[in-house]
Amino acid sequence: MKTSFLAECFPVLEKELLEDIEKHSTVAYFDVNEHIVEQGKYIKFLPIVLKGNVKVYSHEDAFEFLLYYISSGESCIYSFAHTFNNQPAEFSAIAETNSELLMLPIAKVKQWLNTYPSFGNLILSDYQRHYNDLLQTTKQITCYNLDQRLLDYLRQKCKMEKSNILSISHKTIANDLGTSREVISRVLKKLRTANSVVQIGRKIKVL
Amino acid sequence: MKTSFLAECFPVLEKELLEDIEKHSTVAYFDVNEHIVEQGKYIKFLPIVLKGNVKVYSHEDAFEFLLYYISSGESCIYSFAHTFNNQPAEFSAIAETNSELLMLPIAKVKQWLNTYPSFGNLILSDYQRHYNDLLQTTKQITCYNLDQRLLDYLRQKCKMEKSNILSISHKTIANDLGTSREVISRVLKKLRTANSVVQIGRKIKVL
DNA sequence: CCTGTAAAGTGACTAATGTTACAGTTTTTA
DNA sequence: TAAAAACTGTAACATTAGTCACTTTACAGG
Repeated sequence: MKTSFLAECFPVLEKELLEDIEKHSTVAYFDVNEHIVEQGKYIKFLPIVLKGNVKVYSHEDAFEFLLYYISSGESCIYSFAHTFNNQPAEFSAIAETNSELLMLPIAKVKQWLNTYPSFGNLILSDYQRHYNDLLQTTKQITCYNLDQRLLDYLRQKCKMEKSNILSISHKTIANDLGTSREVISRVLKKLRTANSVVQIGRKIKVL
Repeated sequence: MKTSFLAECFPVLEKELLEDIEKHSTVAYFDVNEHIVEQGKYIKFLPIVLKGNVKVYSHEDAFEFLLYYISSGESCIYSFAHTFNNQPAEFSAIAETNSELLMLPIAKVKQWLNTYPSFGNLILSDYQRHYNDLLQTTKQITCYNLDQRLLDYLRQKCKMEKSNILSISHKTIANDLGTSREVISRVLKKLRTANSVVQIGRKIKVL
């Protein structure tokens, strides 16, 4: 079952490799808000998102901000800077929804990288994706003000949740965007008067 | 000569690969401020910085901001998102000093990735480095105000130039930090009164 | 050693965001 | 179901950064 999902997700990988992956890795389940990676700790596995959505964020002092999301549909392999250098993680990752991850042991990953070029290519192309996601996030932060960023954030959420009605607290949004709850409250009001969103009870409907 | 430099820079690569690299790639020289990569254009080579410093930056609309530097001493391979997907570059790179770069043709790079695991590992570890540089930059932008960011920027420059006296225009700094000249002028004054820098004529001495 | 030009300095104003303080509202749970 | 806890709204103010208009300064080339 794992193999068939993997084969579907990564058609480029050889059958032999897929079997080896299945043999040596484990599936882990994470509940909503459960940590998959904690900034400052050491990573022993290379996680692959099989099901669910994973939020990747970082913090510096008390500041916290969203880097990007990883969904099973789009990108299956999780970014893993420092995995190989044996340095602590520079970011955290938590399950945004209940998630299912395949955990590849680092030692094996190193071995596969040296045996299967297809595996290396996969990892590399995935790194590119995350690099680019991060770049886009950085552009957002530097080039746009909160109004725009909040709207983009909400739209991204909608896409992920496949719904234009979001149940999310202002506090959570504030954390993700690196600002304070009051500010989100204020900016949401602005978006409301601009007819970009409406609030239904405590939910936000994105138009 | 190229091979010996490469061998020195990348001790992990096999002799055979080094020779192949030398055979199929060319050395290019870039003058100060000359473009190596232009955002929006297509990349046909994977550049490796042999000598000099390269500045990587990005822009969105009229906004421009520094991502990170690549120096020959630290990181030899240049980041190359989208090199393989045949998509336009998401950023620009210009020579910060007169630079010497080794240009590997993409077709060959793909081939090497599939033949030499050591090459793949090298590229991958380099990607990690750039990913991390970008992450640090993002942290700077979100978590610190201009005073701190400017000071860090100047200190980084000092390290690169191996001197604590910098000849750099306020306009250039402003571009790198994504702000305006007047603001840099104002913040520099603040740093001056805080005894973090002194100005000598039109140069900046970092204390 | 002038002098034109580019760079730097500055004051005044505006815009955006952060902060504080508190009131009102929903949701949870004991 | 009442009290507690968590969430939301908002006003007032502080801080930071962006913009405009203008002056002053440095310095390279004649």
